[in-house]
Amino acid sequence: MAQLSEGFDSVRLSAAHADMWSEDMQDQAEVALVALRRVLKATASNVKSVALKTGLTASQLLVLQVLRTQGDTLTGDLARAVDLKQATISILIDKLQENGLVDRRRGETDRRRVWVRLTDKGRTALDGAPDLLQDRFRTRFGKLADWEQASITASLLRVVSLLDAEKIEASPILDVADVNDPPAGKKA
Amino acid sequence: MAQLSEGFDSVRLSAAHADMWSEDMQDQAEVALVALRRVLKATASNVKSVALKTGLTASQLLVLQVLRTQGDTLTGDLARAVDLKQATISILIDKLQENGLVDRRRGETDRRRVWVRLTDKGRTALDGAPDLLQDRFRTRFGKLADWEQASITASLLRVVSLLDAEKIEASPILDVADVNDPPAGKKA
DNA sequence: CAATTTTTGTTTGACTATCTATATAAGTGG
DNA sequence: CCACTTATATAGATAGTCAAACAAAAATTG
Repeated sequence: MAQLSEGFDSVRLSAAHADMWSEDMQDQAEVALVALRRVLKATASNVKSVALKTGLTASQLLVLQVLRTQGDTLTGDLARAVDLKQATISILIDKLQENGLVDRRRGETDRRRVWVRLTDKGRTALDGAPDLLQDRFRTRFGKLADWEQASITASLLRVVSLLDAEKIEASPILDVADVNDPPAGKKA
Repeated sequence: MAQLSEGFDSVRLSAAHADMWSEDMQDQAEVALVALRRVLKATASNVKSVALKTGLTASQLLVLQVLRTQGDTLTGDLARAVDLKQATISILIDKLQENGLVDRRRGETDRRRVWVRLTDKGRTALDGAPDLLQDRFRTRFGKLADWEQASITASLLRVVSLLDAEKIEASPILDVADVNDPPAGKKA
């Protein structure tokens, strides 16, 4: 997975004819794009390094992170969350299961379903490779003045809306599976 | 290529005890991170779709974009630019060359060097697959009020500085050895 | 109820990307 | 010349990804 993932082309830099424009009109967007590119690059290489530390691949790491965040998850939802096909997820889970980082459980009411669960070993593996970039962001962000935190957050949300085509399927966080089949043996 | 590139773990959501904190203190960072994740996801899927349109892979596309931006480039510099190994770039360039999108030129003074050049066909291929996401960003961004453009740009630059690892703490915690047995026999 | 369709997940086979390690070749300094 | 470094290429291995075919359980329909 390397993913590799710049996502934005570099700026066509043409420092020369800046004076031809009413400056800041065109350039502001490019500055913003450059900043975005740097963010993307930083996070991409962060994924690689975290993955490297665990001996996992980027996809595997991502799946584990989703599991840690959401708890037990259906394979199909996992596929959607990390944007891979079910077939791919199935193999990926095989690998993770071989290594004892996750396990599978059939749904009780609906036996087509397969819940994937993070094992203790999987949790430990994740803890062993902290996401430094993310932690750093939290730490530093937390030290900013309130008004600046608010400003950054607002801007990021704005950027999301600028990029938003129809609706970005907002990732694993919100669209959790319906709770028909209570994961992990708790029930009424 | 997994590329896959979420980059940030999902939020550990704990909606319940928001009242225990002076709210917005902790949550702001998480909101910002969620926004970042959505940006990353949007751009990642954008890469995929643009690559699909051209019949290129994400990496190939990226290389072409670098070439368009920077002009002729050494293979080694390309590797660095897109964060791949030289061996990988070499093969990648082979493919692009087969398809006539780039060509190689030996350096004249130093004949070990190989310059990679974007051909007309390569340029056309790039033009044939406009980056909609980026264009949309430019368009919408341009319509914002000046103050808002400035605010967003400033925030993005701030985020860059919050994330930017290299300069600040080089590598205090790099020695987090892999906890689990590396999947499918790979070495430390 | 039986027959059909839909949903959910796995398996298989092909393709590709990427990496490490090694090789080739050209510069550089003793 | 001889070692050493730099720049790129090649080979072999690992693995990730997908489409298509398959299987099983549920939902639907008549």
